[in-house]
This record gives sequence, C-alpha cells and structure tokens, in this order.
Amino acid sequence: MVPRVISSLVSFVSLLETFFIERRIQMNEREQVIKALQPALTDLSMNEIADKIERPKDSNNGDYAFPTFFLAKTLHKAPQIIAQELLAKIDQTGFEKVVVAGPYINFFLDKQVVGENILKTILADPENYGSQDLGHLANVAIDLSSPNIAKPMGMGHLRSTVIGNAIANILAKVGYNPIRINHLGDWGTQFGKLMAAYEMWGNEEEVQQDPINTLQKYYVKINTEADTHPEYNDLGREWFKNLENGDPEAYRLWKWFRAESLKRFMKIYRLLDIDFDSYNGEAFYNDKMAEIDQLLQDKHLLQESKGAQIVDLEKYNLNPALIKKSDGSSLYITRDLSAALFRKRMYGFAQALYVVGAEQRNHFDQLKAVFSEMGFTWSKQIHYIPFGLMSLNGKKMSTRKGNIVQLEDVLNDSIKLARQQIAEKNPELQNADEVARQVGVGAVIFHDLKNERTNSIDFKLADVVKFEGETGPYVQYAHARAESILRKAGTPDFAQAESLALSGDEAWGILTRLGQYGEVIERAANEYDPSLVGKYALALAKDFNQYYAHTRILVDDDEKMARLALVKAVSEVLKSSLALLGVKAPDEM
RNA sequence: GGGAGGAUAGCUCAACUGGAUAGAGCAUCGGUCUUCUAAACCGAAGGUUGUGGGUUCGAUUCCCACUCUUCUCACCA
Repeated sequence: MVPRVISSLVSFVSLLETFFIERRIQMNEREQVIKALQPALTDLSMNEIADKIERPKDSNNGDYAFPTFFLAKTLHKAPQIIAQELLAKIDQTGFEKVVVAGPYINFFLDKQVVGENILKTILADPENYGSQDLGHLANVAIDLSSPNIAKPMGMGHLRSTVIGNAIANILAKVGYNPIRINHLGDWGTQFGKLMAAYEMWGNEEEVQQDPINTLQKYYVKINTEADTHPEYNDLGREWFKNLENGDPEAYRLWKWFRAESLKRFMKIYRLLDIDFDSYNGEAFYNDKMAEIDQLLQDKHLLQESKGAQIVDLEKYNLNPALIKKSDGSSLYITRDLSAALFRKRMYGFAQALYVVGAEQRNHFDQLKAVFSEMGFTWSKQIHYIPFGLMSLNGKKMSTRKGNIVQLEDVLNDSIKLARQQIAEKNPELQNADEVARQVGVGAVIFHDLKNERTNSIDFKLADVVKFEGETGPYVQYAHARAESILRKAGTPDFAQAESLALSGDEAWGILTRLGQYGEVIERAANEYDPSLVGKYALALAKDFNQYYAHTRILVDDDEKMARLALVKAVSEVLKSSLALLGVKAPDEM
C-alpha cells in the first residue's frame, strides 16, 4: 500500500513538472506560429504578425493561418506569389506541415505532441484548468437578481439572477473576488401603493394563507383601479412618504411583507443553488441618502425644478436626474447613488457591475453621470450590464398587469419533465429525484445563458424545457456518457501511462477545443458574456458526441489510455464550463 | 420628435470582432440501437445577411441614408 502511494505521488509530481513546462508550450502555440513567420517578415514586429494570424473556420485549412493580402500593396505583388515566397523562408520545424493555399499560409500543428500536452495539462490539475490571474483578487461588486418584495419572482428576474451568477463565477475563475449583492426592491412608491391597497381591501388571514399571490392580487387591483381613481396614486405616494418618515403601521406592514417574500425567494435560490453575500436592498439605504443629498448640495449640483430637486445632465445629453420628489421623498436613483457610495467604501471594489434589464439603460447612464459630476473618478468602474427583455406572447411582462410567468412554476415543470424522461430512459437510476432536479434546473438556466445577453426573449415554455439539441441536458448528457465510460474502465491512472498521444485525426477537433478553454473564459470575463462559455460547452459536447458515435473507446490497444485520458479531459472541462454557468453535471442521468 | 438597441434559413440563434464555400439547433423528409447511455449520431432540403449607396484586394461585420421593430425620454423601479 505504502509504496504504491509513494510511486503515484512521485508520478504526480513529475506530471506537475511537465505541467509547468508544457503548459508554456501549450499556451504558446500561437507564438510558435509567430516565431516561424518572423524570419520571413523581418519588417514586422511580433505584435503586427500576431494581429494578422487567424484560426481557419475549416479544419482542412490547418490550425492557424496567415493571410498575405495586406502585403500586396507594399510589395507590389500578388498575394499568392507573396505566400509562396514567404513559405520558403519559414522555419517549419515543430509543425506537421506548413502549406500555401492561394493567398494564405496554413499551419498544421503536430497533433500528437500538442494533443498530448493538452491532455497532460488538463489531467495534472483539472480543477484549475482554464483558471487565470487577471484580477489579482480584486473585489467586484455585482448587483444581481434584485427581485421586488411582495411580488412573485418572474422569468425576468431569472435573467438577472443567472447571468449575474455566471459572470461572478467567470470572474472568480480569472482571479477576481466577486461579491454577489441582492439589491432587493423593498422600497419605493410601489410599496406605498401596496400598503394603500392592503388598508383598503386587505385581509390578514388571506395574506397568511398565500402571502405573495395575495399581495400581488392587491397590487394589481390598485393599479387597475388607479386608471379610474387617480387619487389612488396619490394615496400610494402618501403611504410611501409615511414609510420613509417611520410611521409605525407602515413599518409593520413593510417588515411583514418583506419577511414573507424573502422566505419564498430563498426557496428558489436554493433550487438554483445561488448564494448572495448581501441582501441589502433599497430600504437599507433609507438612512444613508441624506449624505448624498448633502454632497450634491455642497457641490452645488442640485437645482429646483417644479418643486423637485434635480441634477442637470444636459452636457451628457441626458435628461435631468430627479433626486428628490416635490414631497421630499426619495427616488430610485437617490437610493442607487447611496448604494454605490456605500459599496465603494465597504468593498473598495475595482469594478461595480449592475446586471439589470436593458430598459434601465437611461437610469444607469444618469447614475454614472451624476457621480462624474460629483467628481468621483471611480464612476468609471461602474459597468452596467444590460440584458434583453423577456416578453410573453410578444408583450412585455408586467407585474402590475399580472402578465407574468412565475419562475417557480417553470422550474417545477422542468424538473417534472426531467423526472419523466429518467423514468423512460434510465429507470434504474439511483438518485433519480436529485438528478431530475439538476437536469430540469440546468435546462432552464442554460436556455437563458446560451444566447447573447442582450437578445430579447419571448417566453415559450416548450423552448425552455427542451432537452434535445442545443440545451443544457445535451451537455450534461455528453458529460454523463463520458463518466459512464470512465467507470467501466475502472478509473484509470493516467499518471502511469507512458504516452497519451493519439494518432489519427478523429480526436483532433476535441483536443484543439479543449486547448481553447482558457481563451474562451478570458473573453467571457472581459465581455461579461456567459453565452461564450455556453456556446463553448455545446461545441465541446458536440465534438465529443461525434467522437463517441464513431470511435470505440474501450478496446484494448496501445492507445486505450490516451483515449480514456481524452474522455476524462472532456468530462472535466464540460463539468467545469457548466459549473461556470451555475449548472450541475450529474455523473449519470 | 430626441436618445439607445435590434433586423441573417419557416422558427430560435451563431459567425473567432474585416477574411477562404455565411454555420448550428428546432421543425420537415430519410437512415442508424444483440456492441462504451438513441437526452445521441449520419444524411437531405432550406439564404439576394431588411433596402439603397459608400470605404476596401475582400463587408453579415465599418460609414451614410431609408424602412420596419423593441426600449426609453422627471415626481415608478
């Protein structure tokens, strides 16, 4: 027993060594191409060459390509000729081949060497494959989810929640310290309206039975009736003013509604498996807004207009920011200003992100403009991350009009469907309920993340709970198949293998894809775009499913270990990319 | 009317940020389970990239105009 442990330790250490040496080579395949080109292009700097190198869409054109069009003008020759002439001066050692294809020079990497390096790199430390240190552990405050109290959480809030969470995961992967802040919508005139409605028509017992839906009902009622009774709007404002002034009855109602709502939200967050570092909502800033008011006054930024206090933003080409209503009560932006200031002091963030729907663009433009008027240079660290609206039957979802789809219902439908599929396809599965939850929830999350953030989505249940094609379950399934093979192989010890090189071309697509993981994550982090990771996971799952369908893995030959290493690497990277999106990867399904 | 997004296959979306024959998934039609999980794989069909100009060796991508569409434009959030 002991010698075995020692020997595997030793081989692990040697694997680690090769990891550090070979990681460098692997990271620098592009650089290898640049170096090969340099002797042929002495007039150009490394960066200039690097800018021109591209990756061909079609693998028949190699792994990297160098187009020569841009040289035609200065050299007064046809690009095709230039390519031919350059080829003669290129150092081809280390490549499988370098060929000219019209105006392009195509580089083919040494598949066995590069492929083996990639596999070794991943297997040496699967958890950290793709990790980077771009952030040096700087804090990033992320405002996400932020549902409104006393309203059911709709599909719209799902977007903020899962996009924000995925961005937080991705930023953590590249070395930042994300701080997830759930800026609950627990303040504002809407609350006043709810209280007014409760006072008029409310029934304590009815609320106790089903808090959210009942409160929602009152809220819809007062909004509907306000069309014919405009005085209800004034009543709402009055109740909100009472709340801000500390009226005991208003405060009692507020506290009660908030507690009931939070209970319900937590259920959903547990299902999604998302935690927050702070639940400080708008109400939290009630006693902190005076400072903003004072600062604005000190800097002579406040102006009176129609009895209200505003900051003029004409030079930003924005409409004025309304800081204080004519009755003296606060507004959304007032609370957001003090929230941002609080976060800057509390966390010393390097960036502050706001994952909020695209319809609020104007609000965040104003927010940043007011801060820059105040002379806070860190307003540049505030990044608004809008996402497209979710509509229902082509119409905007509106809590006021009751035209919403409840997230909880969708999640439950999806889980139920997953459970049915398991009963059909894999009735022997042990922890079927748990897996159904992972698959059902995974489908919903993935559906929301696979496309570009800013696309607007018209909600269709059938699309969300689809498990075939480009979906979360498709990726989970590829992962489960890979794990199944590894179980059958008896969890092989790759450290013992002499070679993980694969001859033949079948696996090359997978290997290059695996090698791109780090770049994809980096780009996703820079662009705050989880869909890049989602698309990557789909592509890798597809590569693997194709390989799986055409290649027998568990046959005893010289390359069995190498194939298994490939399967293991795919499994790890699929699991890792799903994890970044907040989706689980069950080993069986 | 001002501002900001968007328009690519019947539908939902991609396209490495200006490169090689614009690609996937659904849906449709056809094929593949006594072999590692068919939630899979293979094939067929599907396009004047909203319209018109411009820049460029080269445009879905950049610029201009227009059409359509979504959001937004002070006492909601």
